[in-house]
Amino acid sequence: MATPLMDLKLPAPEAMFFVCGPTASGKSAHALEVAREIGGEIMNADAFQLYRGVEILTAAPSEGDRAMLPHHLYGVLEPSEAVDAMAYLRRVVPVIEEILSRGKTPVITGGSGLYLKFLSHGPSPLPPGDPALRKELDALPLEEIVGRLQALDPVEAARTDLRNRRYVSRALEVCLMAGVPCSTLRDDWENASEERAEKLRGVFLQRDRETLHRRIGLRTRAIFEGGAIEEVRGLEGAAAGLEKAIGVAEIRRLLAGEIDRTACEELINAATRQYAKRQETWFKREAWLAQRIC
RNA sequence: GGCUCGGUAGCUCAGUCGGUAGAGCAGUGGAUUGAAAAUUCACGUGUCGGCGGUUCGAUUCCGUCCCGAGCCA
Repeated sequence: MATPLMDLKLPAPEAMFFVCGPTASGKSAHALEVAREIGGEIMNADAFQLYRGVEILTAAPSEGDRAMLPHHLYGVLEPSEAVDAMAYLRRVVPVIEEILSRGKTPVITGGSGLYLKFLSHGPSPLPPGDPALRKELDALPLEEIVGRLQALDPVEAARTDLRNRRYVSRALEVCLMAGVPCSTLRDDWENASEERAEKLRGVFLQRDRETLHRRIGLRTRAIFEGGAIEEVRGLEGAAAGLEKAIGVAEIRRLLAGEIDRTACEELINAATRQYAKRQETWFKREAWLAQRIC
């Protein structure tokens, strides 16, 4: 496995168990069941449940659940801290090693596809994002960054969605920071991650749309009853990433008196439904996950 | 009871000087390796409220009825 990561050695793929699925599919409950059966401990793989202070908004595991078995990496980041998939990986790997050293199995639970994939397949050897460079690139017109990417790395440009500014910008960023074409770095990784994927184990929880939508509605109701409004009120100075959590913008509008509670809930429901659909699309491609229809 | 607006896609509405209609949102499907709860692409047939009338042809004009909002009694 050629993962040029210096200090970071990935856990063996067969040593972990993954419980994936869209939001509100019942991952936490299922993960607990699995963990109890196989002697496991719960490991968070949700980008937003990583944060402290938004446990209710993000529907993080309850105190009751957490009392049953050890839960790891929930509420460990300050709202002001930024994360990305690699930062998550650096954080999660030592904890997984520690769990394994005690003879337990980490049950990786969460819906953040990209984060999960860094852990399951390993990270590509690309340079990290540079906020200053991103700011600079964000100020340029799309055609310009497309042109620059096409000039520096035509191979990558050809397989990038050139209408998606985020991806164009990232590919260009990699070229500029690495000093070599992004495409060559990416190809190395794709080959390396193939073998690893064959040994992965996990399930994908699937529910029919109607049920999932109903559960999302219940979940939204529950976060309000649990105190999500207070959490959002206390979110001053949060990292830009955390600001993007579903519910933050909507509840801010509620607090500003722009919309009423019913409208706010419906906006959050819609955003959550759309997110769940994107997750389903993502996990469908992860062929190694055994599909489990609830 | 009288008058005035409205009734068009699941929702909010545009439009057709008469040739059976299109936006936003919702929804569905896709993409995805350091922003990912992010970002992004594709997909639009519905008795144009009902019934009559005029017309070659009505969602559009006329009549009438039903429903909603407002104003006057």
